[in-house]
Amino acid sequence: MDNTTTVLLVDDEQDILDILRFNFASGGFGVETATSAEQALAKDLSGIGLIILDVMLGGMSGLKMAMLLKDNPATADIPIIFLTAKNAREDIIDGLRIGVDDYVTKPFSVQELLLRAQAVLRRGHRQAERSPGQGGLVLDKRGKQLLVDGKAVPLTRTEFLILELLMAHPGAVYSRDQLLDYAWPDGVIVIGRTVDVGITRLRKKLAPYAHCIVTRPGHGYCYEEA
Amino acid sequence: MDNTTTVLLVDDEQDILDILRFNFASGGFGVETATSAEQALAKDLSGIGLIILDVMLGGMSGLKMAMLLKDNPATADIPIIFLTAKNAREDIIDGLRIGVDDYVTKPFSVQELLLRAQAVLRRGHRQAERSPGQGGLVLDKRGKQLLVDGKAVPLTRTEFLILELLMAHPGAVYSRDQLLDYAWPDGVIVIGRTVDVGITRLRKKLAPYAHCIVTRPGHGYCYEEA
DNA sequence: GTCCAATTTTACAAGAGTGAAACAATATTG
DNA sequence: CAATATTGTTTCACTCTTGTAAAATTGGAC
Repeated sequence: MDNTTTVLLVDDEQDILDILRFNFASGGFGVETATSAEQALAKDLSGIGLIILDVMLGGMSGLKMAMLLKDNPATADIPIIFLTAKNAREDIIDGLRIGVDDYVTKPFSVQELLLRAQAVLRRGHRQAERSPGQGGLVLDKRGKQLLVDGKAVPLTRTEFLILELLMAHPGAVYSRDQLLDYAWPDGVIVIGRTVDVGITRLRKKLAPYAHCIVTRPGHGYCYEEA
Repeated sequence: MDNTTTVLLVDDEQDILDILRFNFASGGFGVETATSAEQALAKDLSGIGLIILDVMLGGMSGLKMAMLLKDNPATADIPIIFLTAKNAREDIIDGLRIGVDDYVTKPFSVQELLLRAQAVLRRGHRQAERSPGQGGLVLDKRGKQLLVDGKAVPLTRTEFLILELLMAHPGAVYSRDQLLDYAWPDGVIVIGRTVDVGITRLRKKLAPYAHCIVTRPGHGYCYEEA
């Protein structure tokens, strides 16, 4: 991808670590590994460009580790991809909430993981380039409202949840199913088109920034900063 | 923010103190630190514009320290932000009760803490600016009453607690559950609609400022300054 | 250009959420 | 103990939100 990004692989299963090491190395990445969160945190992370992190670890959980990294300004910008069990929706949601960049469910295809990794890195570069531009959209989580160029626009519960997820990861595409999982209460069954309507209603409230919610036909929606 | 507000950081973990010192200094604050409540209280606090205070301290607790400060007229006006454990609801409630200005739960993002700090200071300035006008709504915590355009209106216990929480953070939305937690004794089980009635009764007493308690359908209630 | 699939928009009805009033139950006061 | 104040529940009218369906639009393939 670019001049040897170094990826840190954290998983407590040595087998998986070996497979990943081989594939990422073949993919042109520099590779470091750790078998626990503690071991990973003890490393010098300054040269790390991406972390692949198993959520289920002995000792400190991957979630906890991610939280620590995202709270520390020195490491907050290192993208993280979660490896989670297929049905661990809780972990995924918590992860996205604290700022994890993407996730892949086990069992996963290594090829898919590599693609995700490259996508996350591309995304990071785009963001870094336009970091100075302090955009006009701010989600006020405490007030459950949106600040559009400083003007407060109240959001309904559903609208707030959709936008919270989308804005948490600019550039990441979320499928309708993912949005349903996140923004709709458990057990509620609605048809997929319902999400579309929610998006439409949101766009109206985004006023001049409606285009920031981008439709990706066949995939879902994503938020792009102004 | 403005001509070097000095912030006093109180935490018994040197690591956290270092991180905070660095970030607040970068943010343009003057910084002083203390590793215990006793050490903090021994300082000359006259130049301090804001205190960031860990609740869990060896020796005197942060809660106790805050109580002392708020009881002393010389220091009662210094805003305080609590650092509490994620699930320490008790501490948060007690803190708000004695007049703490805001709180952030650990583990916290430093960025969020800085934003909260700036918000608290802004709030203080706004209040200071319009103090001569003596306008509108003032909650008299000592007298457990409300001053509506200077006229005293007695509040019942429940009414006082609801309003105290809402007014502590203008613009923040509190769910019915949060209000129940704060304003109703532990163990008491009441239905959610009870809160609504409490709000209705409060609005009546707010007289011409009823609209300051804003309903956010699906979320809860929040206080907006006049 | 036409066709097709996907998406957007609009309108409407059902349902959930809310405000006010009245009443019952409980606590407080004299 | 009686009188009063406070608080919790219920009810009804009303508003806001939300899911669905149908029509309009878009974008791309051929």
